[in-house]
Amino acid sequence: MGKTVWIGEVQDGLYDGKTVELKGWIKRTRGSNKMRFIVLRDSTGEIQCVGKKDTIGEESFLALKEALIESSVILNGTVNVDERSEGGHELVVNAVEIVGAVDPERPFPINKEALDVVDEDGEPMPGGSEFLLNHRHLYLRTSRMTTMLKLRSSAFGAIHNYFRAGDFIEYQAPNFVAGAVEGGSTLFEVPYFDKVAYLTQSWQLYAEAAMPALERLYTIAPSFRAEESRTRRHLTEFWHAEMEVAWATNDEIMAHGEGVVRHIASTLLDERESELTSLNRDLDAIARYADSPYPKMRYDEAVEILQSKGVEVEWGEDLDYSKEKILTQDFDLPHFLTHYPKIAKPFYHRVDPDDEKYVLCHDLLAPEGYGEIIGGGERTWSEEEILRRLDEEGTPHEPYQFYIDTRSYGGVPHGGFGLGVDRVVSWLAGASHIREVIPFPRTSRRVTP
RNA sequence: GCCGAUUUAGCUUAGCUGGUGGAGCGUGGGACUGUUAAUCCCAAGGUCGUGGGUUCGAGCCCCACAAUCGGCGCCA
Repeated sequence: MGKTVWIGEVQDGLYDGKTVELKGWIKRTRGSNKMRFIVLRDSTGEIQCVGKKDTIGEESFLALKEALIESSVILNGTVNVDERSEGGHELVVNAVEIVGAVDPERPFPINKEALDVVDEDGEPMPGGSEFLLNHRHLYLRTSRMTTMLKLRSSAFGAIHNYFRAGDFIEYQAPNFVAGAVEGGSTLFEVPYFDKVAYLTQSWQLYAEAAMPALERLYTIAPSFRAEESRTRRHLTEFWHAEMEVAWATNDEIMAHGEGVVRHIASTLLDERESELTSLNRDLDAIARYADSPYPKMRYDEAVEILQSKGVEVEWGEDLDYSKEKILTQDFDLPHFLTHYPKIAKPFYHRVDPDDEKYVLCHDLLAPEGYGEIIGGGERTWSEEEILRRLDEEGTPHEPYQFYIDTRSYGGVPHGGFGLGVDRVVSWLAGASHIREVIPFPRTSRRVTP
């Protein structure tokens, strides 16, 4: 029971005048007592199918009439080129088989009204209502969500392609861990037999352990952060593309960050132009993200710019989202922010040998208000400096003993970054909320369905 | 952790000064031979989030709780 004909191919004109069997789901129906119009969808597109009572007979016509939205069906018919049909093609049905009928007592609950969700300012928030979030398992098959999932797939593919083309080795770290990566972040605590473990916040520490073995490594994996962040940019479970390179400088790592983001943008243009267009995305902007080099700015410059705009900001404080937003509102490209003050960053960031007030790090800030999409830099690599910085922070050594050990045996300069894949897809898709680009979003107040 | 808001039929919502809760979509029935989330007629469908309180009387006023949404901090 396979499937050989796809609606997308029919709409591309591959089957004009031919008899085909279409398998799919009913998106909507309309018609009279003599003919029915069925809009059939599958994963590749939609097509209008016409069933005439004279041609298909009483029984099949009744079946078509009774088939409710989201029933699965197999329709046999002839493909006609017809301008009256959306997409330019139409199936003239001559046989009908209902595979999975929908019970009229429980019709498909998502309708046009349910899809029109707006926020407090009247801005569209697709999929944002309690009802749609509760029915996420059914919302997945709406055209907007399908489009987002296709963009997401292309972005994941682009990341793998970028790193593999650069001879990186894909490497997996454990998700149960004993200690934190991010200094102030909260960890999800989970019972682990008679012990306590945590869900990983990052692959980084375990990647650094493998750095002397593989030298160039990367992953795409979920990371977990128990922050009660209620914003359009946060998930408690998000997909993290991380990389680590031996012997690399901050500039080299930034070049990879820029490279992978540009490659994601160009891949979306190559593979998903029609999806981007259907989302009303500005293709010129995506092309700019794919083709133009990303400007770099030191933290001090950013602070000066903010101060010149009248924003109160003290040297040494981390730049929060409200300040990032002011800084990036004039940008038409992602910008790197480099050389943050040491006091704003955790122990594993390498102190700048040229000026001990700073660390050799970078953040990549996306334009259009999407915020930080990459955080990275050189790592503290000598054993002596690691111990000193842990003590400065008051962080205990025990959970990091394996990490300290890696420095004792041939430590070398190295670094890497973490990229928020969902954030990048959200930005490039122009999504109104990060949950738009992940099938089952996990946020501080929702783990279901 | 902090601030703000919402909760009325399966969905989206109206509901005046506190005085018998209306509609659209969907569903069921009927009409219609080219519709574009068709159109027209009819019907069923409501413990108004939960629990208290005030009142002759509460969807509406008061209190508590819950769920959810939006924003901030923090981050990717």
